[in-house]
Amino acid sequence: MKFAKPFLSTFVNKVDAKGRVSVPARFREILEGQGVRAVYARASTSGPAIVAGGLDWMEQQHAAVAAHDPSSEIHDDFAYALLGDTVELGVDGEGRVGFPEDLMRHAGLEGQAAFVGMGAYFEIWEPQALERRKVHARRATAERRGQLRVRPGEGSQ
Amino acid sequence: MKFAKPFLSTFVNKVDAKGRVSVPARFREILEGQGVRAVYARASTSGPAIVAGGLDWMEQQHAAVAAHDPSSEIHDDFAYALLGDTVELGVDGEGRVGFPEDLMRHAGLEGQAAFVGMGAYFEIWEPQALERRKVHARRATAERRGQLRVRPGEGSQ
DNA sequence: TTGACGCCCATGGTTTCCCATGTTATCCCA
DNA sequence: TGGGATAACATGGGAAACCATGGGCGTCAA
Repeated sequence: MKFAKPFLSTFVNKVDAKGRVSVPARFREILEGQGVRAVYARASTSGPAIVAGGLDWMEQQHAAVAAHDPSSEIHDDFAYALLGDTVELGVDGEGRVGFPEDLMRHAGLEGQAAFVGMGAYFEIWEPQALERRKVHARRATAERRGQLRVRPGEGSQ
Repeated sequence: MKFAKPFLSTFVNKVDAKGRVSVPARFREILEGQGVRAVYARASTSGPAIVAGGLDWMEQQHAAVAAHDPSSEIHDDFAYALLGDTVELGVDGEGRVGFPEDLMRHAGLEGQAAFVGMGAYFEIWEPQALERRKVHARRATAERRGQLRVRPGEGSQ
């Protein structure tokens, strides 16, 4: 099976007066490789950010819902949270999308938006909030690296 | 096999003086892709909502009934509940439907109706009741994040 | 008649589409 | 290797299309 190219790096773009933001060209390439000129997005459940991805990601979400018995409560919970809160955003001819007002508010977006690649999907943050989150992440990662070194022979790096 | 485009997002529309509601354009597209300009609807068995879908969903419901021995009680139970209570609603030239009085009452609809996509079908709620249901769903989903992973090793969010 | 329903047109707000501009990165050739 | 030409990309703004909504006018039945 083929590995899809992962979303990488961080790009900071402007939010214009109409609420539009350019999707980084590198991300667009990946999205279009999945067959549609669209971005699927919803609020993150773990922080002030928008979680987004392409068709592949969306189908994973859909599959996670469809994997459960339709009459079970967990099916409905997943459906409301993963499908009911996800929006499909069209990408215009210049590669821009417009996020709904409630998502912008959730992420605290104003003049700028930071796109950060997370592999199979990506997130959109208010740039300073993302930087704070990253500081924490680097520290946590450094600490765990120390723990990994406890077992010699298994390269970590 | 390919995924049919799922019903996604939540749209809140007005119920006008004549009891008409616009079906979200995105939903209409999917419905028309299934060949008919009609919506099939019945009361939800798990909450104050209307469950609705297009031809594909209707055929699934039919199949669920037909899968059982016609002489069995469960067959009749399913038939009464899934087929006998389902109505076919015509969509007018502007994309609106009118729900029967008993369905409106079941869902507590008054001035507004929230359409929430559930993948293969969708539901119609009184907006505030849906929001309450979603709050619960998001919490339950966040707690079970691990189960969202379709393939191990791939981040999910 | 009265009221429910289907069909049609009007309207306003929003979104999408399309073209123009500036800036940066990349390429190519002397 | 310098430096201009070229392409790629982010950004701005106006025009057109879409969509939700409101209302009018017949038709049919109670």
